[in-house]
Amino acid sequence: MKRTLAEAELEQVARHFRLLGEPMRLKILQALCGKPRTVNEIVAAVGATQANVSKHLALLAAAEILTREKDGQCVYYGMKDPLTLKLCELVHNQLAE
Amino acid sequence: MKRTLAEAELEQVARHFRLLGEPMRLKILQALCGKPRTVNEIVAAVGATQANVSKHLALLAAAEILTREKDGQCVYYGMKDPLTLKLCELVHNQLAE
DNA sequence: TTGACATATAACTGTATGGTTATATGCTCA
DNA sequence: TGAGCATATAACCATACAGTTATATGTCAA
Repeated sequence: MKRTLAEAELEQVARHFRLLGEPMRLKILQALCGKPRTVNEIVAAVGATQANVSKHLALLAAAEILTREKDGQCVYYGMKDPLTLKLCELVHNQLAE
Repeated sequence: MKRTLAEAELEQVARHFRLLGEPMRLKILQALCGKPRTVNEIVAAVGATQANVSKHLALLAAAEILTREKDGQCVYYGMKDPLTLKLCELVHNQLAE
């Protein structure tokens, strides 16, 4: 880090990391690696409750980690930023050592 | 991510992120950017309880994010891996956009 | 030894949040 | 308009854990 971050910035960075600190959310992100998917598709992919997935998606979208696009009665969620995936890769590679 | 991670791997990655998802721990990491420091120095730097800091340090060291080296009655903690700082920078830069 | 200091740990509390079930909202089509 | 599907939300419970206070452990110096 180039300079010392203020409390508010630390809080923000921490919140971002905390969002990535949940296996189910990582699973959801994994499911969205390739292309955007509907909630139902994601539910099927990760094997969790619809309500549970929906809550996680809302959090991830609110943090702008995911995009949210409505199409008819379906809602498509997709990766907003490749950085997130990069972060996961980095951590995983390090842990693999 | 190149391939789908197994449950256990997701759990591991998530645990790592979760450790970074706490402002106080980020503050501690910041204090250790430059060089290793003793617990007391860190306590002074972050302005928290000694007991609290000690607990966080133990967690970070157990996860091999920090090194721990005893010298007399002092214990020096230091950044083990530059990757962690890189992660924080990346997230912070993205949020700054 | 004893006293002073540095660090760790135990026990406890409060709070945040992940997961669940049930229900609400909203769209599409017959 | 009403049935059926997709998604979101509310209410609740249980657990994890950050922070606190108090105490234990361990090391040095006189």
